[in-house]
Amino acid sequence: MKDTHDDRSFEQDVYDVVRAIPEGRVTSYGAIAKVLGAARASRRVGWVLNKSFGAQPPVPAYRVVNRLGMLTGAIHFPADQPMAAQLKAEGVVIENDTVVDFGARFWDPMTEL
DNA sequence: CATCTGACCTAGT
DNA sequence: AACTAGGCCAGAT
Repeated sequence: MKDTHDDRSFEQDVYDVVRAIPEGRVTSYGAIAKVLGAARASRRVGWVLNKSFGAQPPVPAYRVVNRLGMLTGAIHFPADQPMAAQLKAEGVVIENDTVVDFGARFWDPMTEL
């Protein structure tokens, strides 16, 4: 018996947190990793999100940016649904691949969830 | 099969 | 305060 408990849980957990992000708000990989209890596993979060495109229900991965508010993951988004465009559609101002007023737009899953 | 890379972050020097 | 190194874990070469 293969116990795939950890990977499975982590994956589902990331999806759950990302789906909990309100419209017009953004969060960071580190914040997600931290709320999951793996503050240094932020890389894994990115890997999971990369797989999240085919997930059901859809995961708003475009609301996740790095700690500096930069859209580092934009390059991995499909051309039909650019990261910046979706954020702008929710009222988030993007300039030079960076979220403007990131401090106010930041949504901390650990504090607010 | 060994090595490196990658949607990053924290901690130590 | 700036820089280096380490961590996390799976996929790709």
